[in-house]
Amino acid sequence: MFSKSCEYAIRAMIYIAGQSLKGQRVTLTDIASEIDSPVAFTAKILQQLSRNNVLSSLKGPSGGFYLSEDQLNHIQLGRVVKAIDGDKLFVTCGLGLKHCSEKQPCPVHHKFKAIRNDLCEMLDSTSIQEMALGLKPGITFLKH
Amino acid sequence: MFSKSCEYAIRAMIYIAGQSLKGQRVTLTDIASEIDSPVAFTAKILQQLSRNNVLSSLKGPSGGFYLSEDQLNHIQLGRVVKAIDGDKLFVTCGLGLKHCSEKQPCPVHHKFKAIRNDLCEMLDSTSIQEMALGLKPGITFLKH
DNA sequence: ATAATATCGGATATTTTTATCCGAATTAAA
DNA sequence: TTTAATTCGGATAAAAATATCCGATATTAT
Repeated sequence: MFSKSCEYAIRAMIYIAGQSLKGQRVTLTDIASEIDSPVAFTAKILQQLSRNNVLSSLKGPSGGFYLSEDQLNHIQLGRVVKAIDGDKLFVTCGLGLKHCSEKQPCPVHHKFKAIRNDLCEMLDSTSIQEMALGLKPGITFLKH
Repeated sequence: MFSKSCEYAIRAMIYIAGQSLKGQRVTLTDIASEIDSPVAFTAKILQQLSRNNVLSSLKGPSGGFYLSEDQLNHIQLGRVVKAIDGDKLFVTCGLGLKHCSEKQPCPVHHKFKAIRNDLCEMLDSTSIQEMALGLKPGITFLKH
């Protein structure tokens, strides 16, 4: 469904959001350890999220990654997915056909549309904050 | 959503089914040309489908690929997807977590489950034959 | 100011996916 | 029985995704 990069991205965002809710910034090594991901690769992903304004960062001692008030309130899963995987999951044909459309549909077009609409709606209506708040110890988790 | 291999597989299966309905076998080059895919790579995919009994083949002159009566009547999209991409789309955690389950759910588990169930149901209830029958000229198509 | 702590960014390596090539095996037709 | 047409299977190549390394840059604390 999502690329591995995107899975790391979502897990990282949820962890960062949780810490941001407590007013704490987190470092790269913190994040990688908490979501069990390769450190250097995770750095690339966080940079990409940062460039897409989905995430904030601060260099130097006591720096790290965090979500601004605004990001915490307005970033949904869909934004994160788009920042990393682009919008192919949202818009491209299920069979990989360039010219598939409502007027010239591929054989699975209509059946796919329904499910993709549900998926998009879910991703766009689910906030990272909401996921982070569900992260109460023992209820949900982010590694392994 | 699906790998490129899987997209080729589905397109190939739909084309082959259409020809099988007319009692005709089709050759590898036919198929590749009809679905606009790389010939040699398509051969590998067809072999894989064949080994998984999702597709039949016959060597030699006037040979080629086809669906048996039984395959035509009983193969659904889901079988094709599983033969090529395995069942990761159907069973693995949306965030790539090994130990995600109903009892120990990841933060997105429940939201994903609903959509994945719809997707699985759609794939398992949509037959290749049905797709092939919808392939009337001008209505649906398989290339570009 | 200086030193320590972070992210940033470019180069590179590894693994997986996608793609090609070619000879072997099988089958049907001539 | 020979020949031609086809799939099969192994080896290899190219491209993309995943992952690592290290020096540059920015920022805070001392």
